Amino acid sequence: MTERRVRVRFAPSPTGPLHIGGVRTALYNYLFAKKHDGDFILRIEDTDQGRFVQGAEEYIIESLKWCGILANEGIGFGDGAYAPYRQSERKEMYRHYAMQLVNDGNAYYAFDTPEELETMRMGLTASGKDPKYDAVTRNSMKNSLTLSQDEVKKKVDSGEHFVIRLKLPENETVELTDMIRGKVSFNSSQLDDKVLFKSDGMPTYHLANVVDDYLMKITHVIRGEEWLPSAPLHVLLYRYFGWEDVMPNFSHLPLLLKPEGNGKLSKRDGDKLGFPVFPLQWQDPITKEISSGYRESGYFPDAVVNLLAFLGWNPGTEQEIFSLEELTQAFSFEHIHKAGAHFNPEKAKWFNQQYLHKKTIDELVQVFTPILSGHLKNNSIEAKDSSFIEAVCLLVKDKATFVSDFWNLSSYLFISPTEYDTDVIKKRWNEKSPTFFESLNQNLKNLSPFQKTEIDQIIKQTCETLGIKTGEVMQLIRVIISGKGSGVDLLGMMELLGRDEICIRIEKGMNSISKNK
RNA sequence: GGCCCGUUCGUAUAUCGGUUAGUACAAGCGGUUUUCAUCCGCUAAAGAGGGGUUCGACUCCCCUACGGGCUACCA
Repeated sequence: MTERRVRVRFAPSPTGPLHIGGVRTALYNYLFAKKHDGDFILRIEDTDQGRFVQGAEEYIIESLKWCGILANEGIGFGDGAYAPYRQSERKEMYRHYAMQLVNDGNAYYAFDTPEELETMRMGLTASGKDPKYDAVTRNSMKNSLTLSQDEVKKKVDSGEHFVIRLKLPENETVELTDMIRGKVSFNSSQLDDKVLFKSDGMPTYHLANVVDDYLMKITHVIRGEEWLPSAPLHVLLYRYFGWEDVMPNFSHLPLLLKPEGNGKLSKRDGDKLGFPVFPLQWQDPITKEISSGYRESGYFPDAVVNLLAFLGWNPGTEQEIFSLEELTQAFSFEHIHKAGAHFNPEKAKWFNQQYLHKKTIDELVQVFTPILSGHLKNNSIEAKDSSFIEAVCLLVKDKATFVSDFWNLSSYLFISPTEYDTDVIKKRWNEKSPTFFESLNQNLKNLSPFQKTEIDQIIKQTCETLGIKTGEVMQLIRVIISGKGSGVDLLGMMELLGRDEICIRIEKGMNSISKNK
């Protein structure tokens, strides 16, 4: 085979939100294309009009864009030389190719009704045979192999519904080389005469996919393992069309499995087990049911890409954190694992935390600010300036996994507390406490500059003067200022809030606590 | 049921005939911290089972078991 420019495609059908397994498939396609300076194409396989879901196509495009998995050709990314990229818009081409197969004797018309097919399958099952439409059973069905030419012509001309089925050889070994699994072989007697062209005039996946991959000069088909059983069908189609010399290389990716228990990761798992299975939040247009997404759950897109890349692939080194560019460099099929991968939600969070720790304060402020203004509006608090928000991010950063954690970790920096952790008060507040805080407040009022080291000294001095151990009092200071028994660095928090606010809070806290004592 | 693919610590995985079977997440313990988290250190944890091939097998072959996928005029 001559050297061809690498061209791969991601070809989802718009039947609902794109699930992270699909995003991973897209990612591997993308990485492979970029690694080889090739093209990555987004093709929409909307040949099943019955399963079409409003908004799904837009969702797919938006998801890929959010992840940074950008196609350089195809729906949502600008047409290339092989437009259109939506199969419904290519409808007429498929008929032509289906007819070619019929004319060459590799496919045939079939007129069986759904009821007749059902009867045939029931009969075969009852007698212990596989319910297949194959080299044996097709002889007793209504098709252009059993009917005379005249009858067939009459039926077709009169507009009777028909499908076109692939005529499989009766007993032939079909072999293909999968880039991940090596040689895989099937016997045609185990396959059945798949419908290639439906009675509604649309092709099925099998036909459309082969025709389009050929026409779009696809060199590598990288798709989920669920396609492996139908791969021999595709090989046969390439052969019958006479395209074997340009048949793409196949790779069938291991599936994403549920974190625990059996089966592949499904739509339902996410919200049941507390992690998203979709890149973006999705609302079902009919049931209105909402499924959570990584974006809305506070994940960074680069973290999602990183964690997805590691589900079934590894770089062969111990490095785990990879940017998209680094992944492109490191990616190769040799390191794709063959077995299905159980999704690990804990590790997913860990990836995000790693990215969060690496972000600059500017980046964090940018993400946090809109979240913050939502909370501030609801609580009618005056907005703080950007240097204050920067300082908050800095204080809170190492304690968070998601930027969305920031508010819970820092709300007391924006809102003066009205309640005080009763457990701590019960444990630590004693007869010396009012004197201590009065004295501390007095000392803080005169403190300048109001900074960590100075504050630290004042606290220690006050303790010493009153004969109190620092340890007894630190957590109380925290509670009186923040209301909570734990939180960000105490001295940093005091410095940030400033002398005036701190003194007000101490006074307010003392009143409130002694009143409730 | 049939066909196809797979099987290393709980999970993701390294190893591509010779290793004390490594790493990360989770777990446990300890240190750091006023506290929680972070951070650091340590511990425990695996080749499904059985046959071969070989001087030697996690690695190659076969069988069994188990897991997954497919078996639509869905993709």
